[in-house]
Amino acid sequence: MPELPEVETLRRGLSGALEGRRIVEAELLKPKIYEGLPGYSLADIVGATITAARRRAKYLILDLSNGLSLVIHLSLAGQIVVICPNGKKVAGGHPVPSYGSELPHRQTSVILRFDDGSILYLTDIRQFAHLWLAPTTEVMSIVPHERLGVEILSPEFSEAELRERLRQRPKAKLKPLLLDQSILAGLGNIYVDESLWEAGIHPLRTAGSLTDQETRRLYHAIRSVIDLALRRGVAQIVNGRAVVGATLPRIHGREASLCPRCGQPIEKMRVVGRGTYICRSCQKPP
DNA sequence: AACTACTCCTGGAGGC
DNA sequence: TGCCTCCAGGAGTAGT
Repeated sequence: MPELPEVETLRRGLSGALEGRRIVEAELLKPKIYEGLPGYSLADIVGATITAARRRAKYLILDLSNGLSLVIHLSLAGQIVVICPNGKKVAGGHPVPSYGSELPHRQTSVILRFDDGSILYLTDIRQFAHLWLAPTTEVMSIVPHERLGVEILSPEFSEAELRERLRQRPKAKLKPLLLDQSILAGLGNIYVDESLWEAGIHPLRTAGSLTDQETRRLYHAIRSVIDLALRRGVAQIVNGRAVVGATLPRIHGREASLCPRCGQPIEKMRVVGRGTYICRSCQKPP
């Protein structure tokens, strides 16, 4: 499930591989994914050059030289693979190559071809991903900017900021609160579990029940988990299970494994319909 | 405000 | 082997 570190890692890869490249062909194999504004079609991007790869929360934004931007949300299982002419591959989103090595896959939604021979495949086995095309100046109306909370990779995400946001929703349980993109932008199911485990806080605790010290621990846990994901490779989950041997996640998807900190068994529970993994010894219930 | 339920969708796992 | 059911989940919306 692509979360912020996965999207950011992909963005960096696309930035290196595609900036300055001109689109020579755009193929829409699954029209359902496309939600372009009225008056625009994917054909409008042909001939334009990619000038920048940006990101807001889990939205990936490709700016084009003709004043338009492609906005992509990979949702649950979206994957982007770029095959360069020298054989180099830039891939991200849903773990690669879990769709097999054959591209296009039958769930490939979009294929973009570039002037240097590079080919971009956007594939999504769940068909939940979204693609928009809009003038660059209107991108923030597509990305629900006003409804997105603070970027967890930005300087604005401070301990004081987290404390203030928790203070505004004192009765909310931490797991759904941290999943709420209008509070913090970028965390998803995996990294919420990882952060709460790192901080030693149970997902059903309410925001208002945290002590100052726990809030500080949670803040540093979120930062360190995201930093680790960006430095050491993103979390690898396939079909809800942690990939054997992966550095991350350390607790999510590892039911019946042992807590890396205390050695007690990791337990699975359901919180707001989401598979949630905890160590009952490190994360005391409310 | 806070929560639940439902929707979109496909593929993999497990039961028999 | 093969058919069936269940489950995974980001985000939006509707209802309580």
